[in-house]
Amino acid sequence: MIRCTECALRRTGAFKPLDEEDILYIDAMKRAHLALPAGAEIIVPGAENTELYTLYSGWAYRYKELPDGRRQILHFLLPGDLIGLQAAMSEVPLYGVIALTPVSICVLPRKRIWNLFGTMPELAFDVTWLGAREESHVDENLTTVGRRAAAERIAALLVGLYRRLLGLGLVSEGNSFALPLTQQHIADALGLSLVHTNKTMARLRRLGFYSQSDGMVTLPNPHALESLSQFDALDDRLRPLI
Amino acid sequence: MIRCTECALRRTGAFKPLDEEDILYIDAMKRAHLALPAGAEIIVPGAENTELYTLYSGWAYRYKELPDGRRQILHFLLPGDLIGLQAAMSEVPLYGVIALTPVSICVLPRKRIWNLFGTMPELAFDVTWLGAREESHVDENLTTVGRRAAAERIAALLVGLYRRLLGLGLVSEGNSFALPLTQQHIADALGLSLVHTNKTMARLRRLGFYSQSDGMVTLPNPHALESLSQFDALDDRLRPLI
DNA sequence: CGCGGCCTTGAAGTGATTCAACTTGGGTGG
DNA sequence: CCACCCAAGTTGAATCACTTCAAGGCCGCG
Repeated sequence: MIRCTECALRRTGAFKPLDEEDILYIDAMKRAHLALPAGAEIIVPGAENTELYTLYSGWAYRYKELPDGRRQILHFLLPGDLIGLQAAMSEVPLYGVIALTPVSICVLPRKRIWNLFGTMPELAFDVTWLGAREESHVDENLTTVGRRAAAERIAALLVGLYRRLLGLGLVSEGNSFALPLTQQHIADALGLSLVHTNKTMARLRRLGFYSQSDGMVTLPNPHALESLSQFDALDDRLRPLI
Repeated sequence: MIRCTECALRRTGAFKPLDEEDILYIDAMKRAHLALPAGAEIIVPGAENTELYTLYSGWAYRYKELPDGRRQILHFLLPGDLIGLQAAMSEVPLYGVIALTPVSICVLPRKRIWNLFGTMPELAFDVTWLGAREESHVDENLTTVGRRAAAERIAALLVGLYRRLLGLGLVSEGNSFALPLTQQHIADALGLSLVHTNKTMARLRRLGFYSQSDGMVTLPNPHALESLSQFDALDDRLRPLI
């Protein structure tokens, strides 16, 4: 099990530095470090006693499903994101979380979250902060789905992921990054049909907005995508990591 | 100014009972009690130093706007809801909040929120809980906009509001309640055009799913609307009130 | 009386969905 | 080792839900 004192994520510089004391507290709170394969269900809708997790590496997504099977992806999760805060607060999660790639996650038993509030107010504040930030992401996604046209939606998705990955050091030379999403995932996140997603993406590629090969996406001109999508970026100041 | 010890909202029975001590703490934290007219901007996008509020009476909505003017309503706010938690956590709000009716709100200076975390862990937990609950509402709205057809969206909106108002004691005999929304608000919340919203609502009325007169909406059969919309209700256990 | 906000309705246009078929590539089992 | 299979991507065609444009009605208010 990886100790929080040796957390590779912290060393990316994307996160707010913490006192040694705080890190040790988080380390004590951490119960396990799990590795799960792609497709694993990290949070199951309706399941009781869900734990809180921090995504350490890999991608995941949070989704809701209607009784008749229609699915909406609410949010993509990247390293450093909390998983299951809502579920840990209320009794039962109304959503699910599934790993998109092989992931590794830190397990923070929900009961200890309560202790955190009692003894480490600054860390408790950070948890709330992360929850608020996640809500901002959902806000932006709702705006995308509600008010942007198909091409703008895809542009907004690509730019949003690009910016988040940039902060994590996961974008390489020439603005390219690994994108482990199928077109079905993209369609489900953007409220589009699979076919229309495919055709719209093909058009954006033809127009040179992005290119794709071998699971990697390249954005030759992120600014062009950004203005196409009218994307509203979150401030990228340092954020806490629990 | 209304003292928290005499809070009429608490007496509705919709909220988690608190110790006298906690109520006095909140009362001390409260800086003012404002009355604002319909249309007032409670949170202005991009404004610095926004405070945290609790909506005491009336309706409001939270929204985002694209640079070109398209608007998405993210969430409707009803009495007891926190206003501006996200804004209070990060520096600058990425969204706005506007009063739909005349409202009265309790002002909780953001600096004192930090004290709350230091001295009143249980209340701090409640704040986080309320933030998580709000995110659940946005999740549901995203699912509505992304994956439901127009008639389903309207049904989901009506049922969602109905259930929330029911808990607050704001639904009267025969399942009717005041709905201070124009069709433009509904269109902006559901990601539809005004014209299509109008036609779809007319159809639902013709089919007897709801009726409207004098600013009041009546749901003769909430269950029918609920199954039309496949609405995913939040648990309606007691929630905290700060 | 006239104006503006809100609701309503018809008609035309289009962006997105649905249906259907075919390609490609990696993985598996005979 | 090849045949087959299945998941994922692609493409064309028909249809439909929703948007846009346009016009008119109702009502409260200055």
